[in-house]
Amino acid sequence: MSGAGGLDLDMFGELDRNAAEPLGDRLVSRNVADQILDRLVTAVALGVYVPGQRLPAERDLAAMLGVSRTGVREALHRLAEAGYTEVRRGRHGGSFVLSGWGPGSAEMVGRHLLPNWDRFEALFDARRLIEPMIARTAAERRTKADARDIASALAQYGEAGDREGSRRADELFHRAVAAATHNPVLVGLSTQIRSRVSLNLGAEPYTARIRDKAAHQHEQLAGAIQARDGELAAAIAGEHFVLTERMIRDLVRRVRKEGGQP
Amino acid sequence: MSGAGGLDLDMFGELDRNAAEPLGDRLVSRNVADQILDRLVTAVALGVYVPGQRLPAERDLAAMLGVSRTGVREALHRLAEAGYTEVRRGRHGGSFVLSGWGPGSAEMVGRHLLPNWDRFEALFDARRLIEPMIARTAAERRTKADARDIASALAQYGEAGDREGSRRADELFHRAVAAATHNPVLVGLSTQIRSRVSLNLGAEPYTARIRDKAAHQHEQLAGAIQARDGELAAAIAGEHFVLTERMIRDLVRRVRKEGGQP
DNA sequence: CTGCTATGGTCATTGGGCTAGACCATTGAC
DNA sequence: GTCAATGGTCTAGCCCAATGACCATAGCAG
Repeated sequence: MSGAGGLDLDMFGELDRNAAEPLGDRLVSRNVADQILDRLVTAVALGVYVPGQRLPAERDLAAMLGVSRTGVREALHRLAEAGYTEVRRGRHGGSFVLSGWGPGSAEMVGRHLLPNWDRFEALFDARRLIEPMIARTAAERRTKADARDIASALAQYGEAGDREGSRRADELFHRAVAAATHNPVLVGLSTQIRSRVSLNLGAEPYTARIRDKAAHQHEQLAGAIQARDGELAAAIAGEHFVLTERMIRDLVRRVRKEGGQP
Repeated sequence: MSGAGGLDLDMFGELDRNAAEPLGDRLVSRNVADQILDRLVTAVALGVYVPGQRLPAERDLAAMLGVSRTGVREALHRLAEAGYTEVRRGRHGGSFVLSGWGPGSAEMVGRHLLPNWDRFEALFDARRLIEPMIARTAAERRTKADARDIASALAQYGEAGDREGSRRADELFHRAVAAATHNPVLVGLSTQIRSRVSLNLGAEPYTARIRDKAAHQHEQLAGAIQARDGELAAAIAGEHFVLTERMIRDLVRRVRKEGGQP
């Protein structure tokens, strides 16, 4: 979208554009509102804004994004209609992230996951391959500062009590790991993979047991990176993402059974 | 840009968007002409259209891309102004790819490579990590049909006599390898990495000796994939991309010396 | 209770970018 | 010489989005 330099693993972006045609599909002009909505959903999905939190005011968002209030309004309303947020008026009003918009409800799964499930398969598969590589590279290249950042993120994960805090800490941790590769392309790739996996999904399924297991894996991963053990880091990262992937698969299977979707 | 499902490793796209800010930079609405130009440059850079070849007619391009002729015209003109093509009028006219727009001239290097050289560094680095992973995966997953495709691409590489033919065959070969992973995300990622590396550069430096070496590596890589030897395939792919990367580095170093750029 | 203020809600106007289509100009093939 | 395919140009119109003003609402401070 922009003109900076990156890597867009947009789940509904342009993956298969170059894959087949010489010049790709027809151009589809993306609405301003679409783009804003995409960013908002991503931000919410990544836990930048947690349930109960207020998004920036319409006028502020418009200024931040260099866009008119009109577009921001439409995006915010679509966000609310999609069930992510609730809009309150009056002083100290605004768009507030709703709790329980996650995968808890079968509705979200049936609406976003079951269609283009094959895309998610491909995405999971790619993540299973890419993230270990990033972990290995991080272990090989990490500096002392990187190790500190990772340890700090790990500590925040430990302190986080609730689900939202965990999600934020999770994002922080994995971002710190990716940052240790000192390669902005990889950082962007990792971020986008994570955001796309949680996108349209809210968050990965969450139970206390899973949280503990993930926390344990995070510690192991941090330790491997600390020890500059690339192979170990890759192995742990592989396990870690297989774990979360399996959770999502289980969730989808349950919903499929209940909902009766073929 | 589109709405399909992918991965955009745009060299000047949105790599560092998610990397820092909560909601990213300001939205920059991309011109229709910009987007078309981007695709055209990519296509030319990838060798979809080789020097001397004619691009589709304006009206055809407009129809193909689902866009008005106006936008296509602007993009084609910018493409010509940038020195990639030449526009001829009259019957059997059109936009013709110029020869010698590649990295042969120091002008292209100084104009595109030296600025944001650090971005290229990151891109090379990412490629060196990602492509071997793709090669390994391809070796592990390839079917008989994949093996046939790869062998066929290899044969075309052998038949290709000139530089342009080699470039096309190279693209074909690496695409066939990526396709053997059976993961559209990886195919798109690989394609984009390759296109971005050759983008703004035209092609990777080319000499007969280099061509032979690359051809030899292609054969080795195809053999490893044939034998389902993932580790070997990864190692060969690593060597291969290090080779081409070093060539580009040498080129830039030469131009730097001559041009006197710091 | 009474303002004040920050926020969303709405509207009319304006401008720009893009589309659609017609028509002209040019050139090579036959 | 004729014709057809192509680029070159122009115009009318549409739709999106920006702009800016104003209204409605709700909490907070006094």
